[in-house]
Amino acid sequence: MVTMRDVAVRAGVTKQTVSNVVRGRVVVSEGTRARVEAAIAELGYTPNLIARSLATGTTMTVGLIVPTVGNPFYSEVVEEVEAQLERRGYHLLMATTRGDEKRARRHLSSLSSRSVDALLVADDFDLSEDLRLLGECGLPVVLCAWEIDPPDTLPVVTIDYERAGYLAGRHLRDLGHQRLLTVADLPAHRVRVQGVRRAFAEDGLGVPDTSVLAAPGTTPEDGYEVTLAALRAGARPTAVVASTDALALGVMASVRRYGLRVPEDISVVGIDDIPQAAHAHPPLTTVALPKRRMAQEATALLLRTLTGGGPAPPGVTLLDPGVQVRASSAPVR
Amino acid sequence: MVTMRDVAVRAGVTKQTVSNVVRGRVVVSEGTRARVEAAIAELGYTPNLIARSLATGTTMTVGLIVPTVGNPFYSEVVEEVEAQLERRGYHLLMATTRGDEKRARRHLSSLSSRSVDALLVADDFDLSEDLRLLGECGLPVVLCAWEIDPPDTLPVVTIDYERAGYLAGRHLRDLGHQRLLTVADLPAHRVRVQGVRRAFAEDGLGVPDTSVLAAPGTTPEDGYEVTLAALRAGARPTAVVASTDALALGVMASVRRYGLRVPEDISVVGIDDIPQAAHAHPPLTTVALPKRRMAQEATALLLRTLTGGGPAPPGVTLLDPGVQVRASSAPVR
DNA sequence: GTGAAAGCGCTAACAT
DNA sequence: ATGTTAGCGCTTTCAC
Repeated sequence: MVTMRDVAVRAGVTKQTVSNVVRGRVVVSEGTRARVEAAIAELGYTPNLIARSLATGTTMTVGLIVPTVGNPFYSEVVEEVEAQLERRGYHLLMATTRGDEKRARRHLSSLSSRSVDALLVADDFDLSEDLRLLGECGLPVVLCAWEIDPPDTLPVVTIDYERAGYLAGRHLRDLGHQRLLTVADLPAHRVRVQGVRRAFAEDGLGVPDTSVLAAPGTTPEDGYEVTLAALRAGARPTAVVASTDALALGVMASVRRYGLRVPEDISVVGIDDIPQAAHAHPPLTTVALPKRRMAQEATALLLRTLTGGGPAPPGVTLLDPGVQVRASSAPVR
Repeated sequence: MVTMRDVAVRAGVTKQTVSNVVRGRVVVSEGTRARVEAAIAELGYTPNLIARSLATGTTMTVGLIVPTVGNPFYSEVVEEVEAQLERRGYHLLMATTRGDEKRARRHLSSLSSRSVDALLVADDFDLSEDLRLLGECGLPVVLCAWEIDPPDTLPVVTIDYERAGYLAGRHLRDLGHQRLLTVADLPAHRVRVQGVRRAFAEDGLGVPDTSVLAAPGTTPEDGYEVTLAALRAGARPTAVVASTDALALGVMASVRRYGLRVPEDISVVGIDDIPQAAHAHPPLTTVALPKRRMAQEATALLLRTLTGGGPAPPGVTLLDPGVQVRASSAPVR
């Protein structure tokens, strides 16, 4: 392995001068710079990032914790975070929790051992035990995609999920729907359902608990099974809100399977706006969650801290979702 | 920051003893071990991974280069790689190329500067210039998802994409189809098209160049636009092979849009078997690419090298795709 | 079983 | 503008 020493010897200077040339932060005379650069090229020297990290105390790496990447919501978040980090020359160390709090904690503590300069957590699990640890090691942390009550000691950039539910409900109310079915991954998406209820409550309408179906997960199959069972059991909604687009896709399939049409017989609305929502049949009306913007702002916050902007203030930044009207919803008949 | 020194002082031993306790690789007497562990707990000590890396020359981190994660194929690959790495206690440093060779090269050289122990490259770009660099720095590298001619100096775990195309063609031939349209992201998926042609050629049938449509990209829209234009221009295929499922989804939409039915009028076959293929309407017949297995084997190869198994031998491991018959393909009428 | 010494490759502060 | 000195926090080798 060729080190800075080798280059220095070859160029007839000291390590320090080589360092100065490499980093370009200090003025070096034209002649020496040329000699050093020649030596670097001839020897094929590349600086050892680990050694630099140990000396500077900075790794130029940001840790990202997500539940999974096999889900369009999070894969877009990851993509956006990576893009933002790359622009500033940072690397991305990624870890997935797969819904397992133990794994999440393991990653938290392992990443906080100086191997990353900052941490972005895009998964809402109970952090209360870990907050002390995080606070102590002084690692900048930003939370995002936080749906349940986030800790108020950390900066959080997330989406107004309650409002997403509200907008879904509002849209259907505007179309005149009264008999609603809600399919949700509970308890994770509890606040989305709350939002839906608020929209209906505004018009004096209730959504009985029996009309809120808990899906076992968040795949199209889950939406399909749960909805088909409800329809077969005699449910007669004019509209369905699903707490995610993936569920909504399954809901649409089950409606069709049951022999009804979307949206003529039953309107279906999702939440998220994943790429495939636009290509569904019919194209899915949904409440778009601004995930890329969320990822962008969260990363910006983190980066600002790292580039001397001082610690990010704790507190929640709530981004607004917006209805994306497509063909799966129509006025009630 | 609490260091090993602090713990040593507190426990009345030397750094070395603390190190021995932490790593558990050397026998330490019961008494001292207890004292050291107590000191660690009281002080809240966590070892500095960077310092350890500098001393050992190993980072317990593997670099992964992929084109993107916003594509089900690669997001599954990433997921699988991450899962395998985590099982062995390795971290994942991920970088995306977004189809840009320059960016790919930048990542290659940046990651090879001792910040990762090994590199997994899941994107087929021209590596010829970089091979020397990679060889010199002695970083174990494994290639996967390599569709165009891989360098023969490195180990490669990939899928037989030509055979995938062949199987798609074979399936349609078995159903009696003769007038075929092929929609492909060219030149990237050239070998898939070759495979399709081979299947038809086996039966003495040719696929004219005019029946091979180059999609500008790989999204459903791309498939939609290209196919609709062809249909409107008078193309009358009884079957379409798309080089990816995403394209196939668009193809199906365009067929429907044109007023024809899938599969009654036109059969549609994709390649990949992404999760949504099964939920398409109709469910998409496709050639399943064993991406998880690919990711698993590539990671296993890398890890074996890292855990003292000696360097992985160069050469290509080709995994077999398999037809997944669903409702989008039917016998020709 | 434990300690002392040396060094991983680099950067930062100061001296020249 | 360049050289000197002193670490960063850990592991490794070799004494004891």
